[in-house]
Amino acid sequence: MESGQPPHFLWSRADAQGNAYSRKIGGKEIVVEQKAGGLRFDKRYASHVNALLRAGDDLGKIAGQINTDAVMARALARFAGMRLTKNGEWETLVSYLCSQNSNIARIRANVQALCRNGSVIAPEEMAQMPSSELAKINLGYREGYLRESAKMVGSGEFDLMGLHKLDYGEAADELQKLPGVGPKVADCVLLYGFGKLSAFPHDVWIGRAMGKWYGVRTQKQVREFASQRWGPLAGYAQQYLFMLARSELGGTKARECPPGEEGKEQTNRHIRESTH
DNA sequence: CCCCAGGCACAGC
DNA sequence: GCTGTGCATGGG
Repeated sequence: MESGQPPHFLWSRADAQGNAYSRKIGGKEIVVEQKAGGLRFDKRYASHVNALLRAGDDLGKIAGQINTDAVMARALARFAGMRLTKNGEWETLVSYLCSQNSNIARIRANVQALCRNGSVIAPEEMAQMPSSELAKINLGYREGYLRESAKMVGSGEFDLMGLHKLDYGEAADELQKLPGVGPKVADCVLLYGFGKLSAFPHDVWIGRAMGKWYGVRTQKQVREFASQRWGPLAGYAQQYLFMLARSELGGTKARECPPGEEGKEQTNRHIRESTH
């Protein structure tokens, strides 16, 4: 929930420890709480929560498949249990249009300001927002990207949902036709909004991590390396590396696996036995 | 006051 | 195709 994925921008802490998070969905507040035996949340939202947390992913199996070296082993142990999330296509696009050359705290503030009643403003409406209203959000030069992209998506000129039927490479090329969308934003949108797990978003932290730990520098080298090493699960590898890099290579504190649970077998138990 | 941030568009090679 | 630079603004 605080790993730089869309929930980091769209959900809020509902307790002091960070064991519970909330968001309004369809006008109603939903709270998801991590308890000793699993997650607790209103059963009526089971399908929503299961989709968000990709409950169908076998985390133990995935961890085994991407555990190719000592660095990944360390990341997998330290952030044991961290899942990729599946978010709305439009809200994910908006989130990462806001993200370029920014920081997580500010991205969150921007995205929250683009929400009404817990949901990101629809593209048709965002396209028509008076510039005076949009300007209040202080998006900087990203404001134009957002408005123009909203126009293209809202009018149907750009078929956002149609990207689902393209493979990763085709979808990435297509997404980059939107203003403000380059390789990195496209990868984030495809990974977190479309569930295309072969995407490997390359930001400054991943750049540092890949250079220091794997000796690969250029974006092209990084893409090839990631694709070759982690293939269809590159997105999972990237998420763990991103957290490890922020934890070990920078000042930002990343939330880790609770003490005593490092290296514990990763399972889906916490999600499967969760609803009440 | 400084440097940096989940990059991109564009100009110039 | 590759490389350098400006960008609006706030976080730390």
